[in-house]
Amino acid sequence: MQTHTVFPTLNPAQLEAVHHLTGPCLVLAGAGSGKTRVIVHKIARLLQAGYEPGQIAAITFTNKAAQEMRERAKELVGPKAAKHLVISTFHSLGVRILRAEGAKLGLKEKFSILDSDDVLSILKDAGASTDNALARRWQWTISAWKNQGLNSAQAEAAAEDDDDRVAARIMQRYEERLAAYQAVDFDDLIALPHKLLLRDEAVRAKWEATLRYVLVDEYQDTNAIQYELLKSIVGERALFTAVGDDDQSIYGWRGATIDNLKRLPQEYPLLKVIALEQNYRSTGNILRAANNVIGNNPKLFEKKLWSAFGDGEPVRVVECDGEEHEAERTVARIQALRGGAATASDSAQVELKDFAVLYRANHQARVFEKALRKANIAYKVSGGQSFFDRAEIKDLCAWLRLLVNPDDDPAFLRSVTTPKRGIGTQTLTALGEFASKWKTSLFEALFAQSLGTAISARAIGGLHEFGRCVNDLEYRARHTVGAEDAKVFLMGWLKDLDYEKHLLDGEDSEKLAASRWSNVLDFVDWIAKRCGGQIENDGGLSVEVERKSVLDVAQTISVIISLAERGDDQNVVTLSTLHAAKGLEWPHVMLSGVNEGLLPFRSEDDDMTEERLEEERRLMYVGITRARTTLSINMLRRRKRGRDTIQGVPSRFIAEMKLDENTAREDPRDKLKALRAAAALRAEKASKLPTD
DNA sequence: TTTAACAAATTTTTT
DNA sequence: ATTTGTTAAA
Repeated sequence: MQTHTVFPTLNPAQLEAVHHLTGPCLVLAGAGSGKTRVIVHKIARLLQAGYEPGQIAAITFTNKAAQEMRERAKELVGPKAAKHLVISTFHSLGVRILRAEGAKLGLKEKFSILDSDDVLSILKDAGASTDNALARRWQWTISAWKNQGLNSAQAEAAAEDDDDRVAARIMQRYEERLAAYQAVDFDDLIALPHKLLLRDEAVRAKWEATLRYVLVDEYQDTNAIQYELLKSIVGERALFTAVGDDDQSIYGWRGATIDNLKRLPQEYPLLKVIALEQNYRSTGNILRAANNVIGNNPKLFEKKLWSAFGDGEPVRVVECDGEEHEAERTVARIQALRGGAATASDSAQVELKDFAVLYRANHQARVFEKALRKANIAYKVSGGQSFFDRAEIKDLCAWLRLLVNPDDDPAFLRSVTTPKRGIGTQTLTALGEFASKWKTSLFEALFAQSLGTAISARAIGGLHEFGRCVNDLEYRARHTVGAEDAKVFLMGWLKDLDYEKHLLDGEDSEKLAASRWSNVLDFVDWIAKRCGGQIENDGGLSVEVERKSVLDVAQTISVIISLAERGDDQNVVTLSTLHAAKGLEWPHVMLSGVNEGLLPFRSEDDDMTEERLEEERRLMYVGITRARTTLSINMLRRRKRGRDTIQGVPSRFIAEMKLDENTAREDPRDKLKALRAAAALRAEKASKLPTD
């Protein structure tokens, strides 16, 4: 086979992973080893081998990951094939199976899917409790059981204490209600298809034939029931590729189990195990620290990252006197690195988006936010689900932006089509051409005399009506002042738009539409609140604020949005939890609060099990391997706990990095590999490097 | 007993 | 920021 000429930019291990099509395959993809690249190339290889796009399934954990993978696939295999690939999350695959086969489980065709809030209120009802915290604990417990494949009877039998027994009884009532409502929860989306495939061999065989080849991303994050589902789908032929990294398994608390990795070689003796050990991301010093830390965990599979890049700068340990001091030093470091590169003409400019501050728990972000604001450095807090990212909020923001600035063409395009008002692509394309010919904005072009030459009279009517509507809204927004009036105005506007109906039309689930509508109402309140009356300032003081018009508020919102909309080119410092940072990378990474108690995390009355510690260690490993060129480890000599300050103890992970040992300790074979690869790298002049 | 005011604490997150 | 727990006053 001429295979090695087909994808010449892959390294040998990657090639092996891509070309092994005949049986089960496990790819141990170390951090930064080009994991997604392998998956996407393997998809291309499968197509080349005669698979239809619809027969190849790539399973991810998040919709975002699925979307990104489809994008990457599009680049390689073209939009036509990429469109038909089954790239979906475990849960959407579950929905797909249930929609097709649900009748066999007694589900009607249009069963509803309960979100976490729905489940919570059902549980409160079933348990005759109004206590949110308690209900959430039940929810948590029940979800954990379901993810282990237990039903209420089995859970009751396995219950260890009274809390468990109570939860099991509530679970039973919960199950009855779900059946009565014809509803399923998120856990059922995996559990029910699994149950069905197990029970009905004909159905199972059908899905095995439909999804002939299955690729699973982030395999280390699968839970017990997901593993079973996967096993059912692939059947005896076992044509699948699991891609994962046992060292990056950080979701044990959510039910993920690396037993799934252990079981794979046992249950599939033909399993081909391929380790991707070449890292295309970090310097030698960073990788050595990472390897040293993770070396303290027991190994499932032998795997050691190496890099063709040089040693780079040493990893720094920064000792701080407290949280504020840490934030200050972090800001200082950002400014120093940026300043330094700006004067060196030949080195690339260091940008804000090159920095990330990573921490264990969300609340740690606060101090950094404050310090960055003070220093006038733009930042974003990732992980926190942005309210403004929601489609319905973006819709409304587009309108507001248009009111503030009619020449905002993207806002124009979104508004004019939301809700649908009989102005389609044809009209808009013509309008766009007209506008660019005369170098005006779309909105301005609306009223041009000569527009009639480009667009039919009927379409112009619709456009003019839209334009009048915008002008009218702008006038009223300018003259509506104060919270109460603002709310009336906004609600009237939504009614004119018939936006609620638009949501109902656009969503096949009524529930989802309702939740979107409730977001919209929140948004209205949020805006109205800003139009006058009392608001809280930075110090937590309540002050009477100048009454502002809706347009003024819209103005400040559009500033926020235009910042947020820049999306990927958004040039800001990232603040993120370690969990949310997985899969991402930055040139300069700072790990915050690397102290005993915080990382590894340990709460007051909790004796840490070895397993827990190992997961914390993997978290540290994930943090270290996010860094490309520099890594700072921040340690607090003193830290706050409640009102008093306690002494900060350096995390054991700092010692485990063995930063004081110099490069002489390095395995000479690694050195050789690195040299060879470095030479190859230069020869190839590879400009685009794969990342995971 | 109920309410208001204040203090303290807070892991990690997706579907 | 949010939310839970505590304490004091009505």
